[in-house]
Amino acid sequence: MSRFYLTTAIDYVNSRPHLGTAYEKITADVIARYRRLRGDETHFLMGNDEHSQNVYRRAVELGLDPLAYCDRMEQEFREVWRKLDISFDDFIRTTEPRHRAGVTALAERIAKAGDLYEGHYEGWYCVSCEAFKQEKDLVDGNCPVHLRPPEWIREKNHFFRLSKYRQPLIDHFAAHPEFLVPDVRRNEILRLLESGLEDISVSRAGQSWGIPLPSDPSSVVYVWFDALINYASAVGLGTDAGQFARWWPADLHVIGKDITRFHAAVWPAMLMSAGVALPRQIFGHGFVSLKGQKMSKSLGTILDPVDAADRFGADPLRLYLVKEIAYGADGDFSWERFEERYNVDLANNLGNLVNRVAAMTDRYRGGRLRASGATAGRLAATAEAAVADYRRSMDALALHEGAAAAYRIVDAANEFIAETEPWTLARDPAQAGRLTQTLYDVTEAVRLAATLLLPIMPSSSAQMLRRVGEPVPEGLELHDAARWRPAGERVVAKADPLWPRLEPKAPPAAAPEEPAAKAAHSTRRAKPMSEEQKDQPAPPAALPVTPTATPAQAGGERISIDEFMKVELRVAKVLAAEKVPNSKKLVKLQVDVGTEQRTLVAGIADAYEAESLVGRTVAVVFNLKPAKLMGIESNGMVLAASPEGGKPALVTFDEPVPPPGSRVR
RNA sequence: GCCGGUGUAGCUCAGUUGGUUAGAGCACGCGGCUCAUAUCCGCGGAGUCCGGGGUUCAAGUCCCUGCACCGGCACCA
Repeated sequence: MSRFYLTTAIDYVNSRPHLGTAYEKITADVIARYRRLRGDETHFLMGNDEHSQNVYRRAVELGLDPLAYCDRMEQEFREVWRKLDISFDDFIRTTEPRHRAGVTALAERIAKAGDLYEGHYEGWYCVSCEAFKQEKDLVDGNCPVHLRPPEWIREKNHFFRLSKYRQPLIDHFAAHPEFLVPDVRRNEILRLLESGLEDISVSRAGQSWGIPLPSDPSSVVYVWFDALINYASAVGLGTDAGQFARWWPADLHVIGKDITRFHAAVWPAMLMSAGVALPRQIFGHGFVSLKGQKMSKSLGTILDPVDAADRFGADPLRLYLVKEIAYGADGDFSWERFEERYNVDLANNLGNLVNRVAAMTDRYRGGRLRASGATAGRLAATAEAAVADYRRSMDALALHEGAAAAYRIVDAANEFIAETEPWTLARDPAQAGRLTQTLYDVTEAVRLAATLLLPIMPSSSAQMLRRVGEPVPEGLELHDAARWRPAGERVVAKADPLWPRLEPKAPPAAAPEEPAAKAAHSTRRAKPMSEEQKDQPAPPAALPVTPTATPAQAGGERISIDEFMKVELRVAKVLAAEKVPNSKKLVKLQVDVGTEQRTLVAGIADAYEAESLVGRTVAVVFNLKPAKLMGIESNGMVLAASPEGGKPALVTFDEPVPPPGSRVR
């Protein structure tokens, strides 16, 4: 059995994890779960990076012992990871003894190789930045970033001979093209290597918060040098040779693109110096922005992933992040887009598929299927091809393509239902066998799709599998599970929709501050009332995008009277009406709304003859954005009741009929 | 200033090692179905792949160049 050891970057504990941090963990978790599904013995490491001066200062500010502060943050982080269903096998903190032992061991080896030397550094040092500043960078003698005076520091420093490893690194990159992916990152580092490497300082003098440098306990190991070593110390470097031999080298470091040079240049050089094997691969993922804006604490453009998980469950968020963002590239999150994908991918396609096959199986076969394996038509072939694509993509870390491959099965199953028309088969007793097989084939497609989606949506995929009567067995393995099974017996469970459609809650209230620049997207449905609508008029700096105020729960949320009053309903008199040519149910109306005449288009032709409408008094939405229907611009909307499956019925008024222009409310 | 990114359908984006009529989802229009969460299926319209050079039998894809937009040089994924 092959082993797979993967890690994510360890996180600073200055603040709670946000969507960007969660993105990294979620995608790494998908990889980890995929490897387990493949049958690899997998070790997935995460952790917290605690030896930072910022952490120390933050703790002091709060009047806490730094370690106590870190303890508290650890609980917060773990809670977030739990909610997001992150299945790490180990969680390391850099304040743990095992890490200290690892750092000590590695530093000693590097020192022994002659790659640590003592030097001095002096200059302006900004404590907040934890970095030295050039004289020219100062503004009025202050740190340009923190607007506070830096300190002049002359300190003894220990340097690592990074420059010595320039050529070995170049050679390594040449010999192992897969060492750093995607290619953009690799090219970046190659350019860096070509331009030369300078030795780097690896210690800080006069600080207590950190791990003492073995050769000079008056200094502590610089936080970056310290942090990188977690990957090795977590699996026993310096504490457990057996375990270390078992897991090292790591197969994959998943990191953010901003820290590639530390991982792809500094870290391998450190390992080379110490004579330790290099990790096999480093993946530098992109960043997730929020509505096109970089997430920033100071701008308040932070999205709390727990929020999204609390509202819809972790799985929809996971699917969105994995499927909608090309892994390696930057991506964007917005609530509109999230809700769109939720409705399309989950409610309409996958969820509805599970639901319809369950309903049909229940109705036609009492929930039981016994299939002999006669046919599956193209469905089986499509599914198996998708499985192959999925594996190829997932192996190559193209997670978004893996998700897309799984969805090809979902699409094929919906098409298959349309082609085979089980409801037609059900009317002909001679087709009984075919019907059973057809339904079975669909459940089989669901089983395969859900199996492939297990790494991405662990809990809902397991639920889908239960519904099609194939609960996840212990130690499920892909090579066996992802094979099409032409025959079998299963009990299918009818149940509530897994993902109820998110219906809009507010009317499309003609947001007047929107200069209609976004084109005439007139949807029949109203847009959900989401955060950014509330945001828009406010000054950009002060608005937390974190949607805490009005959680958009699925279901009937009530609106305020103010919200309702945004909709201007008016009495209108129909002056002229004609059926729109080539349309089935559209009528073009000329109406008097009191202040003016309007042209609007209504979908009521199957209930009303155009001529019969002339002279009638109707209710219209006056302040609706214009929309084009069949080439005609409609400036408003006629109110009508739309009974289930029936024809629309116009809203009418009691006598005496009010004059056009009267407000309705 | 330094570094980097992006520019492909109305919108959001895919486009593997350059290789047939450039794709998806959403939106829009038309049609079909009724098992299903008003869901699903089919068809359709619409792109100077930012501009200009170049390499090549062949370029959205490689090279040069111009333009536009954006980001980082705080913390951070």
